[in-house]
This record gives sequence, structure tokens and C-alpha cells, in this order.
Amino acid sequence: MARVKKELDFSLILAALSRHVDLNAEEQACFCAYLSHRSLKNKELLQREGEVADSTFFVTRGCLRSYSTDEQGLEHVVQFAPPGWWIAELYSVISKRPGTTNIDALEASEVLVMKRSDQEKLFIELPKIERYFRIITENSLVSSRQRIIDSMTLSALERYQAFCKRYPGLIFSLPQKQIASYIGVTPEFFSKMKARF
Amino acid sequence: MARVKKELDFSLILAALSRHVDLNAEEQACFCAYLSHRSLKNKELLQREGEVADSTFFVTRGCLRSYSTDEQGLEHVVQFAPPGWWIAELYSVISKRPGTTNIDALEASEVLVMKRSDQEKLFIELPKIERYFRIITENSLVSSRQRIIDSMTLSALERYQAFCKRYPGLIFSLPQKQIASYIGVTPEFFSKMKARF
DNA sequence: TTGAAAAGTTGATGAAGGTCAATTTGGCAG
DNA sequence: CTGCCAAATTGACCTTCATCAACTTTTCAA
Repeated sequence: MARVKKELDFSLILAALSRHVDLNAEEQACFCAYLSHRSLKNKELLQREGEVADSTFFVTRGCLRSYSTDEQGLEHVVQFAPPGWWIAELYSVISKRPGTTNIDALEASEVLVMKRSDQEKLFIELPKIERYFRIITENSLVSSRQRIIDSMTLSALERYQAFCKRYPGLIFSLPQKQIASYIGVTPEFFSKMKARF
Repeated sequence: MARVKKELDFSLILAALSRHVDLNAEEQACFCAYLSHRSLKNKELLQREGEVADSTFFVTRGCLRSYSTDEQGLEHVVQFAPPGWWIAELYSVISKRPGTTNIDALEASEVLVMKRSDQEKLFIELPKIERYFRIITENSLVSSRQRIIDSMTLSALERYQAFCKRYPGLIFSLPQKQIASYIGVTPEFFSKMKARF
């Protein structure tokens, strides 16, 4: 069987870019030239705690998560990334030091990979790309701070309701132990909480 | 007494910039031209929940905080900003919608004010400024995510110890009810926790 | 200097959520 | 279809931290 070069599908990532910056066809091609592709099996690890991360990932299919493991071995979900979302071990990417969180696939998934060194070249070559990342980083920071406020002001049930509102699609596709981990309760308590409505 | 125009002190903010980007004298002047100055009395409110924020603040003296008020009227500290730090109601600045948090001064303070509209002009005029903000926003996001992980994996005592390590200067200058609010416990529990060492 | 308000302390009690163990349900590889 | 493993449920008990109230100490403006 002949090995056919797989055409990468950039439509999702170009749509994401166009929500914040205008790129002409040439600029789009320049941006895409720096992306590579990777397929992940269910549960496959993309970034392991302790290793230095050098890439940021854009999800085109499936769903990834980043999570931290505590000294008792319990996992705590930092972020879910369904199609159209970026995910990275940003601390490690920025500092070039070993990361403290893991990233894996919650189902068979596909991602576009952008190496930090390439990203930095793009920042110089195409300032609009730096603008794009500046904007989505600002938005992520707002979400992250809101989650801190929620963790201090809301009960577990209210955090669950907030989660359902913010990520309506994920409630049905994720095992509820993952959602419990994201909102910061045990699977047992989560189950009891749901039973009480 | 003659009113003398106050010379603004840009040394702290230029030092902060130079940690991430190189600006020549002209670029520095261009940047500083967009800044204005504001003095704050102890407890003075800089941004009130419900109002639309249009500026970001760089602290040159004193200490600010941003906080959220819950439905029981309790305050929860989102961020402290000692000299050399930026602070803003970023959600409101970005979205131009009413903010959900407050910013006030914990002591007599001085800030440099950068309006969002001016910041956006600078992003176009001086891409290095956009780079600077992209970088510090990335760093803020890393800290914010680490705080989320800490809130899920650490006990109140451990969060206090982490706070002491990360902000060694603040432990002595802040009322401990502010620190309690930041790490997410009541002042009463904080006091008992300290007593038990 | 003083006195009232704010901050901090201490104790009794209670609620939110965790831990551990037993059992049931569900998904899916063979 | 079967069997197995992971996910979810349920119950008993426990830990952490909140709440409320009384009291003490500090701060700071008049």
C-alpha cells in the first residue's frame, strides 16, 4: 500500500486565529508551516511531570487534560482541552525547567504541535501571531483567576453548576471522576452530591 | 506656595520593562508618554465592582489588592500588588463589561496608570511593548494556575508556608486577615493555625 | 494622652467534605 | 455472550475548617 502524505487539516486552527487577528493567505501559510501533527491513543501521555516541555498543543480531535499528581498519588485536573483549545505545560515551556504537571489524552485525539522555538520565530516574523497569543493568554488568565475566586466563594455544588454552564459539551463526554477532580472534590463526594441534586 | 509640576519617577517601571525587552531612550520616552500618575490614600478604592475598568496600574509605592466580595459580604483577596507589580480588573478591561472585583490600597500608595486604549496604540507603535505584556501575562498565568493547584493539593498551613516563600516581604507589612483571605481561610482559623505552628 | 474602632485571640459547636470499605453498574476485549 | 476491570454508588466514621461569641490587644485620630 502506497504511503500517502497526510494532508493536515488547518481549518480549525485558522478559524481560531481569525477570531482575534486577520491574516492573509501568505501569513496563514507561514504560520501553518511551523505546525506538525500528532495522533494520540486513549490515555497516551503527551507531557510527563519532571520532563522539560518545548511545545504547545492545539487540539483538533478528541480531548486532552493537564493534571497534577499530589504526594498521595491523587490526580487534580488543571485544564480540559477539547477541539479548538490550546494546552501546554506553560511553566516548563517558559522556564525550560522540568514541568510539574502531566498532559494526557482522555480519548483518541489529534493535536497540532508548535515548538516554542518556532513560536518565538513567528513572534518576530509575524507580530500578529504574538498579538494572537497575547490575547488568548489574557483570556486564559481571566478564566484562571475566576476559577480561583470560585474555589474560594462557591460550594462544591455551585462549582459543579458553574462547570456545567462553562463547558456544557464536556459533561456528557467525560467520566464524572474527571469532573470531580476538576472542581476539587472526591469521586465519592461528587456522587453523593449529585444524588442530593 | 508655587505649584511645581511633579516629575514622575519612571525608574521602577523602566527597570521592570528592561527585564524582558530592550528599549532605546526614544522608545522608553514613547512608552512613558502614555502613563499618568495617581496617588491613593489608605483604603482608597481604585476600581469598584460593577463599574467598567479601562486602565491597568503599575504600583510604585505602597501596596494594592484586588478582591472579590461574596454574597455574605466576605472579601476574598485575588492578588496583592506591592511596588513593581501590575494590577488590573483584567476581565473588565478586556471585555469592557462591568467588573466583578474591586481594587483598593492597603496603605498610602502611588500608581502609574495606563489606559487600555493607549496600551493598544502602543502595541501597534512598539511591538516590543506587546511582547513585554505577552510575557508578563504568560508569567501571571503560570502563577495563577499554580495557585489553583495549591488550593486543591495543599492544606491551609501548607498554603500559608507557600505564601511566605513566594511573597517574603508581604508577611510583615500586611494585616494577617488579608493573608488569611488570600490563602482562603477565616481570620479566626488563621490565628489558631499560627498558634499551633 | 486617651478612647473607640479595628485587628487578633480563644473556646464551643457545627457543617462540608474526605476516607475507607463494600457493593453495583457499565464498557468492552476476547 | 462472557468475564473482567474501571467507574460509580452507598454507608459509617473522621478531619478540616467555618461560625458565633466573648475577650484582649493594637492602632490611630481627636
